[in-house]
Amino acid sequence: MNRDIFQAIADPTRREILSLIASKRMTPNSLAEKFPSSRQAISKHIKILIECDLLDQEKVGREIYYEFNPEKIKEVDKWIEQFRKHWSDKFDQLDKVLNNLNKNKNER
Amino acid sequence: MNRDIFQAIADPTRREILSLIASKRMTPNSLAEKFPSSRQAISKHIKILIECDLLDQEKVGREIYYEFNPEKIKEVDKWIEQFRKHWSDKFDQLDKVLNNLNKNKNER
DNA sequence: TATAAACGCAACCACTCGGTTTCGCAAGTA
DNA sequence: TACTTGCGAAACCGAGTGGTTGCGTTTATA
Repeated sequence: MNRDIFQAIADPTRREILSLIASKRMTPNSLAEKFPSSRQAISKHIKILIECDLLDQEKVGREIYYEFNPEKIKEVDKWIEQFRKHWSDKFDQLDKVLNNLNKNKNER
Repeated sequence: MNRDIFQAIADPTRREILSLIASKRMTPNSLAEKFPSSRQAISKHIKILIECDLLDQEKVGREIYYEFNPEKIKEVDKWIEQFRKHWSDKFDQLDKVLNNLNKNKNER
């Protein structure tokens, strides 16, 4: 299934799972220990993250290690890009205000 | 209500609304014209965006202009920050590979 | 070989979500 | 004043979400 990555990171549990796995690859059981809900519930979250390529998996014996795939999360960063302009705009405005303040100070 | 900003941008219509308003402040009616759904549906989306401070409103007569608030979207950028490390890691690895390729070429 | 562990999958359920229709209210306008 | 316009709020509805329990399969272990 082709999932929406924004919908995938909408859930706070899934965001935490991503953070945990990004710092160190983990199995579903070791992940589930960190959360109040059941292993199956965590597995469902993992499945969603897999479905939009935010995670890769590697089977080792009867365990499955999930690891973070940094490529896909870039899409979010890319979307944010269009708004960065507004941040710098605000900075520019602040710059002007500060410059004027200094100007006035010097003129006084 | 204190909404989750990630849940707010999970919906593709809301993301489009944000993009539109970021480029130019708009009224609910002018926004709704851009979408297949009704004005009330759009108003619901706007309400959610307002509830997590992604939009500000200004009433002018009987019209309400919504405008983009750049501050709040930074929270998403902040969350992404923890993963940027992985992108540069990948670049470092690529660098090593390329360096080795060049080394081998030179030694040949 | 019998048992335990690690896991995915399916069925079920209460709740949320995104949409519509209907309504009421305030602000312009004839 | 009567009518239209722009809007939010409420009620309702089908679809989706996040959780649980139960089950089957594969792999390790006694």
